[in-house]
Amino acid sequence: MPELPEVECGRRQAERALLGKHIERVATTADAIVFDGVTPRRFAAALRGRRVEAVGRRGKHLWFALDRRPWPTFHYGMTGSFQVYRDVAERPRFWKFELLATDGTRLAMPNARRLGRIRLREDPRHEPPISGLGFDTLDDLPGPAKFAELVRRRKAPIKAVLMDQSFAAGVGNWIADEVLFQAGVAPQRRAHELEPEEIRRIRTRLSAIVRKAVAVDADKEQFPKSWLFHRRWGKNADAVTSRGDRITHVTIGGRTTAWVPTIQH
DNA sequence: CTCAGTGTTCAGTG
DNA sequence: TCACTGAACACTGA
Repeated sequence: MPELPEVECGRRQAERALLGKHIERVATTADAIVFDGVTPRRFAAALRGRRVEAVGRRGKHLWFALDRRPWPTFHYGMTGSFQVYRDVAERPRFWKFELLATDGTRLAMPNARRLGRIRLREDPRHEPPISGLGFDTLDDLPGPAKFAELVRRRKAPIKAVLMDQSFAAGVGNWIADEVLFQAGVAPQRRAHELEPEEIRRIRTRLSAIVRKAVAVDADKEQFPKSWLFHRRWGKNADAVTSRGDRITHVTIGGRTTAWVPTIQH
């Protein structure tokens, strides 16, 4: 379930596991879809023997900064993650690669539904697809004036705009819905028609929700009880918020959208 | 057996 | 050309 908070936690997890260490061995599985533009063999060769100097993230993309280029980049898709362990018996199902660091730490990336991507890039930040992303929602959220200007340039439903990675990198389906719920703005409203005050609320909630989710290590159990998140799943007709308001499901921007008409206008 | 799905891309439309 | 929309992608789990 990777949106920005899960991906940022994956970044921290990878740094904790690998920072300053050398990669001794790389095991891979054959997957010409997830390994995109690179063979598993070339991927392994690029990582073997290298030292991990940092783990970077922008939006939902991750990369390892190594002591030699090219660098690997990772996107989880709908089902990816990093798993860290020491015993090879714990290698996860659907793994695409497994790194063994010199101290015995192992890191694997499983990807059951194969919508994730693994690539090699000389300079990830400045090459597609990462170069085409908008501002990072955690690290580079624009100030209120700039944010409002960016929103007013767009005519699509605000929900679709929030999920557009060339606008706000890292926002996915549930974060977009949560932001609009807490900001009191209906998801189908056109971005360029929003009031300045509504845009200001959207920006504030966007920042707060992403920060909170990262602060609790993307552990859903620890998300505040008042969040729509806990009650949005499954399209049962009698779903209500923690305050008893009816939750409605519609499709916007091609995604299932949960919203509360009595609160969002 | 059917279908939804926390993501991205690309063809088609206006 | 731009902005936007909807289908396709792959495959698990409910």
